[in-house]
Amino acid sequence: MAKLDSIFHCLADPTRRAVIAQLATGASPVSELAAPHDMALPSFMKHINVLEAGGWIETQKKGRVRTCRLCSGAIETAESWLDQQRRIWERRLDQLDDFVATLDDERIQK
Amino acid sequence: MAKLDSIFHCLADPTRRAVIAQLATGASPVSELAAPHDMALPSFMKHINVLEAGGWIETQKKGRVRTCRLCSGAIETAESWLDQQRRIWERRLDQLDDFVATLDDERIQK
DNA sequence: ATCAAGCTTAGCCATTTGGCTATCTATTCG
DNA sequence: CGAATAGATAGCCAAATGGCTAAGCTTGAT
Repeated sequence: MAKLDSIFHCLADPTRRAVIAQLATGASPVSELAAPHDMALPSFMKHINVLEAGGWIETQKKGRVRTCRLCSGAIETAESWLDQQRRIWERRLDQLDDFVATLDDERIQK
Repeated sequence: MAKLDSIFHCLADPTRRAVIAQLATGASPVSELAAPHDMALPSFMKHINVLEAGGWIETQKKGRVRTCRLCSGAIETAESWLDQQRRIWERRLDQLDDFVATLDDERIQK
C-alpha cells in the first residue's frame, strides 16, 4: 500500500516523532510545537505538512493560529502492519518448535 | 533515538516491507528474495544492506549464497515506540471523557 | 491606522535515496 | 580446466529530503 510509505516515512525523522509524541499529550498550535526544535519555521512547517500528508495529524486554522491534533488512522495502520508481520513470524517459530519436538519424539521412540 | 530513524526508514519502502514480509515466513537467499521484484540486483542489494543496517535482518554467507533472516530487535523497538505513543494518547482521551463526565454531573447537580 | 504575531510562499542549496550499467570476484558444476 | 551461478563493487544519474533566507500575507492588539 502506498499509504504505508508515507506513514512510515513520517516516523523516520526525530523532529516528526517528537511532534507526534507532543501531540499525543494534546492539541497544539504550530509555533508551540516548533518551540523545542532548533530550526527555522519554514523548515519546521515542512515537517507539519509531511505529517498531515501522511495522515498522522490534522490541522485547522482559526484566525492566524493553526492548531494541530493527532488523528487515529495512521497509528492504527502502522501498528496493524507490524502486528501482522510479528504474528506471521511467531507462528512460524512455533511451527519450528513443533518440528523440533517431533524430532525429539521420534528419537525417543527408537 | 537515532536507531529509530533507520528502523522506520526501512519500512518506508514497499520493496523493503515485502522483503520483511517474505522473511517472516522463513529465511531466504538474496536471489530468491529478489526474484519477485522487477529490479536489477545491485539495486535490490542496496535494500538488503539498508535492512541489515537498520537491524531488521541479519545475513550470513555460505559459499556463494548469502542467506537472510529476520531478527527480532527492530520490530520490537518499532512496536514499542508506537505502543507508547498510543498509550499516552488513549490515556489523555480517557481523561477528556472523565472531564466531560464531571461537567455532566455538575449540570445534573443543578 | 499601525504594528506585531503567526504563519506562508518562493527559491536556493547540499545530501540522501533509489534506480541503472558495467565490471569483478568467488563458488560450484560438468 | 572452463563455464555458469550468486553476489559485490564502482560509478553514474534524477528525484526527493531537509535545511536555509527573504519576502509576503492575514489577523489581533493598540
